[in-house]
Amino acid sequence: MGVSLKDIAERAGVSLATVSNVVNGYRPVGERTRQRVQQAIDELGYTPNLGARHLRRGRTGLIALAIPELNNPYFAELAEIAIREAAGLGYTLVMENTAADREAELLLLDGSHRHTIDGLIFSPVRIGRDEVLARSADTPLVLIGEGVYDVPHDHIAIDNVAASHAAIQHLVAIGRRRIAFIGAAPGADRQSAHLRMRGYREALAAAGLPFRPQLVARTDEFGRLDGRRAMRDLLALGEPPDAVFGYNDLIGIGALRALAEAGCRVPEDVAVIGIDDIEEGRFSTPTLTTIAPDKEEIGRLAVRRLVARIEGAEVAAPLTVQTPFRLVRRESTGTPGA
Amino acid sequence: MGVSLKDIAERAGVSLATVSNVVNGYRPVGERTRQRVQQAIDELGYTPNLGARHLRRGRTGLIALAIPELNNPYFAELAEIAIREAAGLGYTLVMENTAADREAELLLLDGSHRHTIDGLIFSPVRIGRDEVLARSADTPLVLIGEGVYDVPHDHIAIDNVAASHAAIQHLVAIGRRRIAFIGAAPGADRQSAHLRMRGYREALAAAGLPFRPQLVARTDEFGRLDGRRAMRDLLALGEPPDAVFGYNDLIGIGALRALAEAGCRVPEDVAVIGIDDIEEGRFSTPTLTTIAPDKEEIGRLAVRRLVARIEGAEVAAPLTVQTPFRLVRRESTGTPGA
DNA sequence: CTGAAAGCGCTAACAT
DNA sequence: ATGTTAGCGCTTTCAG
Repeated sequence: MGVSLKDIAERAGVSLATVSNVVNGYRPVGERTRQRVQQAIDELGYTPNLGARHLRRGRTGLIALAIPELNNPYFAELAEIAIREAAGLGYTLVMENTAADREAELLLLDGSHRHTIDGLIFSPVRIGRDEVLARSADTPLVLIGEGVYDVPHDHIAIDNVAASHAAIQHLVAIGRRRIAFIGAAPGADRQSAHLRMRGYREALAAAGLPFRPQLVARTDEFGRLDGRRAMRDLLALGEPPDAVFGYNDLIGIGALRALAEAGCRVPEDVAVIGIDDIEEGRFSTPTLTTIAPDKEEIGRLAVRRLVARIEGAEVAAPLTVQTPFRLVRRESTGTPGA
Repeated sequence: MGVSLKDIAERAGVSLATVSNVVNGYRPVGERTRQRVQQAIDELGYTPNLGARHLRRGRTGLIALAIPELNNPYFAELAEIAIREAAGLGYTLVMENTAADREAELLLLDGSHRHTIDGLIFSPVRIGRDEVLARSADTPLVLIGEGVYDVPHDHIAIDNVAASHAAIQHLVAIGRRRIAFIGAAPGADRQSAHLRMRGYREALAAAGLPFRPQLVARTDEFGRLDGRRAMRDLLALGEPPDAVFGYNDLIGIGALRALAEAGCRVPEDVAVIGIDDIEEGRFSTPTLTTIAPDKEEIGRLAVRRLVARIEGAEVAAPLTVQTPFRLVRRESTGTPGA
């Protein structure tokens, strides 16, 4: 194995504790001693064995980010931010893909990783409040995204109802009347889909537009493929929609593709809007109007709060933070500018 | 802290070693004893502390996947595969984003993570053969992607020259004569860019077409934005190209966007091809023809070889594996089918 | 300011 | 088939 504290201690003629203190700076060390130790460290090329340190401290230095789809650029972008923030705080972030699988989510929640990770940032989609409350693990948990509220954990998300409300409002503002929603979820699945659905209905009502069940498309997954398939079905309707609100940008992209294949003009025939503001939507043809959550804020805040909990800030009560979002107008709804 | 081996041993009235053997199965354990131990484990809800195990074994159970762009869907897709494979082999995979930064790559190579990870899968873009040879770390290293050859490490990549050759050949086959290349890299950077450039030149020569320097566009990065910018420049040429080969799909997507903005028809005016086969290219308008590497093969093989090294298969000589690729025809070069 | 020693939880000799 | 024990490398009392 590599160079250990002991090697340094021998070389510098001091005790283990002193070397440890030079490395960690917990206690003051005499200047002369420190120099001797530092020299030994440099000469031998010592780096601390984090595993041993963590064993001793009872922590691993690892935090996990559990997301339902690694393939969704939204999460990839979020992960990149979180990894950077974690690294800055001295933690390594590992990604866990739940693949939106209920069993996987339960396993994660119940601390199958008890000794592996110090804390968990979790974007649940298949489990609800009760499961979170019933959780036995005692590692800190920060929830992100949507779907689970009123639990004793920090929670960071946009206001889904308000976000989809804003999306529909925009479609109404540009004169659309038959507005479809792609990405409804069956039963108790995907709370966020229900919330976005609620915003959809509320905004329709607020605009005095009727709610038409045939304009709501369920999907099993939430990718490009699902968006395309659903859009095709909607186009087959006797009276197709004149606008589509996608549960997320990937669904919006899929819808754009179906529209292109069907020879429909966007936004003239059908306007399209999504949520997430993934980079892809800035380069699609047409570019995709979207509701942009503040990913930077979500990713950083989630990591910071988690680390605060891990390091013992038990004092503050769990916080629910609603991060801001904004409408980004692009070609798919007839952008005014570029 | 949680339940430890010792707790189980006491509860079951056996020794530590016996519990360890029940858990790990290294040595046979009597049926009656095993049952008692198992019961204690179940009752107390014991899970092994991996950190301690790894400290003892001198391994951490972590492997790292170091890539230049987490944001590139190609790497996200690759990572998903690698994570799955690693999990199946009992390893946790952590992602390291070098951001194509030379310092970051050198740091990684020299084992700043010595005690943190058991091995490294590395996609270098800014360092070359000499740096790899000079590496002091002794953890196993598997190289993926391109750029560094003839080093004593396992290496998994497609044949870049052949791949870009195939791309150009396709463009020639559909009748293009003024074929541009976007994504050339300056100096010694991005070996893969040089290799793809070589394939480009070779294929031009083989087709009896002249090499025109003005049709080669350098980019600093390799994203959608760079593709768009370069394409704009190419369109401003007196005689613009009738086809474009992008260093990767993201560049291709960016080029598509620039062409759409300029009102050019694809593929009639300009055909476009990329490399990577990211899902995005199956949904863009038009869909993007591409050279598809076998990501599944690359990801799985890289993990398997690395784990084999970690677990002591020092015997076999380092292997360079060239994984297959294939041409996927889509609308951007005038697909025959759908 | 520095040192000695205990022990985090586990595995692997070495015993029996 | 099972038990005993010595550490893996580190941090942290407790003593000087």
